[in-house]
Amino acid sequence: MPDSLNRMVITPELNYDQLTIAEATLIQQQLHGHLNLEPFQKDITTIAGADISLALYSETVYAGLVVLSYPELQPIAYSLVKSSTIFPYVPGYLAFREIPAILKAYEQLPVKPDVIMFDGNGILHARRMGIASHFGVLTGAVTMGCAKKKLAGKYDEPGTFKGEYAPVTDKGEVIGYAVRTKSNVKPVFISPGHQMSLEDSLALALKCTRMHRLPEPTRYAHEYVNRFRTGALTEGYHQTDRWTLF
DNA sequence: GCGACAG
DNA sequence: ATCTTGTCGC
Repeated sequence: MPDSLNRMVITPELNYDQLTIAEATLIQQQLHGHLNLEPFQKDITTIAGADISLALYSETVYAGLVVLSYPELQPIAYSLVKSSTIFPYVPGYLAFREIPAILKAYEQLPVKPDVIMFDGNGILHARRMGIASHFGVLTGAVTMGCAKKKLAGKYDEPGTFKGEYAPVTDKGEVIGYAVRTKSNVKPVFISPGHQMSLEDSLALALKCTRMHRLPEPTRYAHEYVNRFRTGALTEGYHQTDRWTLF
């Protein structure tokens, strides 16, 4: 691998815009060598949701993380950053389009969350390096993915009741789960990103699910970045009225 | 060659 | 992802 690309693997390089898909693939393969899917053992006090929002046909991206108390799942703080990207959306390479902006929002957090849930996949990916895994290896954070649609693998439809799930397999290995987070509603796809096991991601996703299809972390993240884009929220780091109680 | 294809 | 109104079902 060229030295320039190797630097990009180990350094939070904020500009993936000039990469070719072939180079991006090399970076994913390199990052994969640093993946850790060992069980997560420490206690969880906070969990954040990460997401971005964009206007159609615009290179401007509104990224953000919303930190929730755990297990209460109440928003206690959030970080919003306006950035830009020209890297196109290519299935399998979402990380290169969204991570630079999310990384800025993450660095803006004075206290990092125990876990980060992404709107996208962890190892439920052709090269086991979805956006959650990519961000995890890059920063060392504990991450997991929650996607609304299947990206890779095969699975049998899980039961129709909330809490039921089915493994998603690819090339003989389980890479995630199709989870029914709400009865009679399409399942979401859960997978570990980094520093946690498949079982950890499944258990956490269910513990973060209330009455909606999307687990609270990603649901709030999606809502906040959207309100940011439409002007209802401002850029920067903020704490909610529940911060002190927490 | 054909089908699949996170956001 | 985003653009959009009504409408069907639990």
